[in-house]
Amino acid sequence: MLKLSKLTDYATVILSFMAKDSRHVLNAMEVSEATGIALPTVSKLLKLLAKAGMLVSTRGAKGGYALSRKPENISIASVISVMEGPIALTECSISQQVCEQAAGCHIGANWNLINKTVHNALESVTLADMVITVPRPEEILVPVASLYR
Amino acid sequence: MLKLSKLTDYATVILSFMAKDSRHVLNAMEVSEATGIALPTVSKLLKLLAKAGMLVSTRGAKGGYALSRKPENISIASVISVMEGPIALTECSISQQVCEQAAGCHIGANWNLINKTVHNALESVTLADMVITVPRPEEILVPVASLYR
DNA sequence: TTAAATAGTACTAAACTAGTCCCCAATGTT
DNA sequence: AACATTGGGGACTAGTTTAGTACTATTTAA
Repeated sequence: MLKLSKLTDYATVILSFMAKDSRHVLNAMEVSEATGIALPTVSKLLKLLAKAGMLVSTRGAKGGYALSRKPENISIASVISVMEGPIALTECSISQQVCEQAAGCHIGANWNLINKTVHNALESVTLADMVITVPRPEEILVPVASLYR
Repeated sequence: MLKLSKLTDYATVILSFMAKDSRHVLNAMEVSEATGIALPTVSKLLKLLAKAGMLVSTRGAKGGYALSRKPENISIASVISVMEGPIALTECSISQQVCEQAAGCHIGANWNLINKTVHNALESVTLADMVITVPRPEEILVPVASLYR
């Protein structure tokens, strides 16, 4: 289904939440409670995002995390890259190796074009966009955790 | 890295190869030899693609497989859908459930837009496009199997 | 000094993927 | 009619990846 890992999904949820009040410093506990994602998992993700330079962290009591840039300057593509590595649908799009077969596999370059298109689509959406509320039919309140069985 | 499974990649290689001569009926052995993908795997994929209606099969001696439609009418999106299910980056994009959290997760609709964009990108490329040879820098002959480690 | 936080690392269970194999069904060929 | 060829449908296994948790060290406010 061409899907992102759960952790990447969580990361976007967390970052989108933090983008609502991007100046405020939040600790792992607060983020966990607000998003419904288990604390150890939130903690792990926040560390990871901080290490990647997406968040700035403050250690010690009253510490926490805040976005390192404005929400409109953080693209979904960059979030995905941080979590999953470069956006590339196929192996040969990422490696330096040139993919050729005996029969002549010339599709590599085409894959590159496809990847570029997908990348552009993801690059064009930022956290600021994610914060905007778009109404959906039938708003039923379900904790996010329940989605993951 | 937002990647497709190896089998999906193989499927595009196989279908692209078959698209070069879309009328000709090929058996699993021929496809295996031409693509460098192991026979049991090719066989499994051909069965799967036939079952999905992407290929038409002929049983018995002199049997084999051929594309069920013209290459220009088979999109990469449809190939991915057959192999991996609907193209949806996140869980909430695929389920009927509406994803809402206590703090208000309104990003679902935004994900839907992203998915649609990605889907359009993949829908716009067909097998006919994949057959077109685009030159790449440094053409080195490497069997496709070696790409996977 | 103490409590509150993050930093870093290691570990485990579960799920998924890739690949192979086997036997059955269909259809030409001799 | 017998046989060879080829797809059809499962079942199975090893390996890898993912998700989630736990534990210890480090930093800093009060």
